[in-house]
Amino acid sequence: MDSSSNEASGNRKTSWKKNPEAVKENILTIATEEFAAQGLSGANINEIAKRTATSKRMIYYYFGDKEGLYQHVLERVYSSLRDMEQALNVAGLEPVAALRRLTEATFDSHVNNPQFIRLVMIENIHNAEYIEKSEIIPKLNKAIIDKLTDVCDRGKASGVLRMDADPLELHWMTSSASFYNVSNMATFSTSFGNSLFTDEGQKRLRRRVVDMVLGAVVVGYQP
Amino acid sequence: MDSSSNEASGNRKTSWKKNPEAVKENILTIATEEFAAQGLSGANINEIAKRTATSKRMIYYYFGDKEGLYQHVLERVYSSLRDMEQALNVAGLEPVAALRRLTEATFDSHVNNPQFIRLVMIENIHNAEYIEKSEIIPKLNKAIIDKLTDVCDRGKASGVLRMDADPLELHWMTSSASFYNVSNMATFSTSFGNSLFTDEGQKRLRRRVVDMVLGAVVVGYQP
Amino acid sequence: MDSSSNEASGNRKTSWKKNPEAVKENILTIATEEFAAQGLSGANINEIAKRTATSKRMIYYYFGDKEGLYQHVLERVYSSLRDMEQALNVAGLEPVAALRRLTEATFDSHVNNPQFIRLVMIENIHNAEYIEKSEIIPKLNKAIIDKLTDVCDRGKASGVLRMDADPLELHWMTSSASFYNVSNMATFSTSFGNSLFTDEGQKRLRRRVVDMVLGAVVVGYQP
Amino acid sequence: MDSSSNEASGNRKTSWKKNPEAVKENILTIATEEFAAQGLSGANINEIAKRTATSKRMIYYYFGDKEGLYQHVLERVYSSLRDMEQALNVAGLEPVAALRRLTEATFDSHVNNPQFIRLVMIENIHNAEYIEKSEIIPKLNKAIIDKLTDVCDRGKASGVLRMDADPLELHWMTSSASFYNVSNMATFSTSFGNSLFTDEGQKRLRRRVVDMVLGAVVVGYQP
DNA sequence: TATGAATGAGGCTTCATTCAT
DNA sequence: AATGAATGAAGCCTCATTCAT
Repeated sequence: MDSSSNEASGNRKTSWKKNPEAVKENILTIATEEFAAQGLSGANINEIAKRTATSKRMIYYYFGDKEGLYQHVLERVYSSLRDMEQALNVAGLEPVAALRRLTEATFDSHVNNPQFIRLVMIENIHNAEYIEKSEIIPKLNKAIIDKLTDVCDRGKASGVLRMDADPLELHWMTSSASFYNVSNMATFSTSFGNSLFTDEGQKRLRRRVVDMVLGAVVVGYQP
Repeated sequence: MDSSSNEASGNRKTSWKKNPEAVKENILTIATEEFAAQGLSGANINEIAKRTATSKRMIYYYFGDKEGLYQHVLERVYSSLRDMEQALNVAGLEPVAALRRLTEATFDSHVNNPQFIRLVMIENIHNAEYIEKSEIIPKLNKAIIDKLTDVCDRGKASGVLRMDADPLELHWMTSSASFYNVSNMATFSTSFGNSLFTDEGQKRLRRRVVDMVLGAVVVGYQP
Repeated sequence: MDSSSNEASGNRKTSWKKNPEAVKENILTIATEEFAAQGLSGANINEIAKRTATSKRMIYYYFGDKEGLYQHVLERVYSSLRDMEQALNVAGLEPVAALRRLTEATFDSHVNNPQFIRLVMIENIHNAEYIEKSEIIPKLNKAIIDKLTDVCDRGKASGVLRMDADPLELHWMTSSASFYNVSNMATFSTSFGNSLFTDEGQKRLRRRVVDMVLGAVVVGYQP
Repeated sequence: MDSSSNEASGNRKTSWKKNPEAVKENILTIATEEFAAQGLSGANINEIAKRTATSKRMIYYYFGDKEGLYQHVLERVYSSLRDMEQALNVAGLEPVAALRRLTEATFDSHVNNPQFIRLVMIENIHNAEYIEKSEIIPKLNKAIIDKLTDVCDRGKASGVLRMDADPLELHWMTSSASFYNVSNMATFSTSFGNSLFTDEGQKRLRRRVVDMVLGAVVVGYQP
């Protein structure tokens, strides 16, 4: 009718309507992209709606408001990453191998989930206000600590790990390197070149991270 | 930090008129706080202006637009941190002591400059678009690498550092831990408690970071 | 002209809600007046909105921005004038009578559509930038040339028109006089008095224009 | 000092200061370009000042305000065109040759002064408000009418011109074609192609205009 | 005669959200 | 369960103009 106007569009994409879960998923997928790309204030409900297979009204219908949508996005992305961590089976490995495997898996999963990283950065900009409000996110974090506790206990018992090895600190060490690797890639490579972010550079960095972590807790560790 | 005003920065619309440098400094001080707190899209020019000793109009007069102001804020905060790094004198120290000192200084300076951290996070959300545009930021980054190069060269020559020690990787290792410690404090402590962020916890973490970094490059390092 | 409102267009914020076409028409009617009166930069969106039966927000909803609104205004006014031209039936007239009729009709329609004239002037100030962007305006201009081509062909065939009579030049001759008569009335009458713009003066001018045009292409024309 | 800001510039171009007339001329030259290009509301005092060899303050010093500057621009451009007309000497020519010469000269002078044309268009958009205020413009317009009156008188006396030939109408006929040729070139060529505005097309049009004008008043005129 | 700094009003536009159906 | 139309508040920015020196 009036092709040049911006807001008054009209035609919906496909018609897989009448499937609430699919509609919600579709909204969340788009919203995840937009919030990860632009942040909470930077993302635009109109833009999200436009890219969606449904309408703006449905966003409000299902998620209440922009903040509600953001919170759902956050919870969904946290869940899926924690699921991934939970799938990691290290109970059968001896402590040092287990630690190595957990560290490498963390490094890799961060590299493979830049949207998660960006959303966590954004959430930190907001002082974790929204995950504090969440009722499901706190429940997700025990698994990884439990795993590390088991590894530490076994390692200390067998004498391969130093007695001051601490599960939480280990998680922090692993996470800091893995997170920063993705979160600060843009500014780091702008400042210092991208040599650490080539395939080769990333391989070296990954090895370094493992060495750092193991070196910090394994008795007599030699790279 | 707030060196340009001889009175507390809180007093409204008084004194210092007809002093362009002071006006600009005042604007930049407030804008730094707002951008660090709210991000680029989240910050509000009206709010910044209101907290300023001058008017909204002057922000545009001196900085052109919101993005221009943000870029100046970024440049100012990068400069002041790099100045701090440059002031660190480690040329006289033996390599391992020098590395320890650099690592501790980096850890501390990040803890003491949360605004810088937040602005760098925000800049990464924007894919480093604004520091890429900057003409002064790229010039600021050589100093720290030069220092680490000198330390590495001396350490390898004397045999205390491993031959694969690399200045850029060292900077990355130091930065990743120090940055993450501040940038992700909110989400990390929400997820895992704040035990690492008490005074005591920070002391332990600081020691761990030094051990990690030195362990990675010092021959036969024992914590 | 103002066919869409069933009540006088002056009444504020009443009736016709939930009637998009009427809302758009109402906006376009007011906007046409304002742009014709003040030009593109001189017109004021607030002012337009205020005179409208709807709100400023709806202008942006339907037309995107000020330039979008201006372009729609331009297209609407071009369309309505070309419609008028198309309604003129001269196919049955012998060539000289047809030419006379077309010239008189052009002269009259320009006199009766000062808004169109002003908008075309404004568009020329903008170097026709907006009609170049338009997808519908270029399509509107064939009709008048087709008519003149038919008249010329028949006139040359019967020997009443000179062999160098050219449809495009004829259109230009007719238009130049008719357009200038309205477009430059203000400066011309300020400079030389308004004797040509009284009813009597306009009658004389209209006759002169017909004589000029016919004199230029009719063989042995005598006024 | 602060290279990225828009308004806070600083360096003036050349230093031929202390010459009021030159400064005024310089301002008027630039202002003429800007007003002709953008119109009264579209032109920007900041922009004019920036392109000037002097400062914004001087514009206000010499011309009072934006409207004052516009009025001076208008007067200057009218004067210079009327000077040109006055320089045309046709007193010695026989009436038909004189008319031909005046028509051709008008056509040419319009083609060569597009800025004048644009300013007159703009002034008509403003309903000639500013030339009405002017005290010098009305005085400039007698010359051309006087010349045409002389030609008409002589022509009627010798019988070569029709008794209804009228100086004012002749001026109008000449002007309308000459003015429109320049003023509406943009929209006309967008609508109908630029064939009339090539060198060849303009030559044909110029001849046509002469034929139209002479045909309207010369007894038994044959092109 | 000249200038950089300063100003307030108001311009255009966008946003998240709600209404009526 | 779904939609196009509508909204008010507020956002960013620009303008012509004046001040202080």
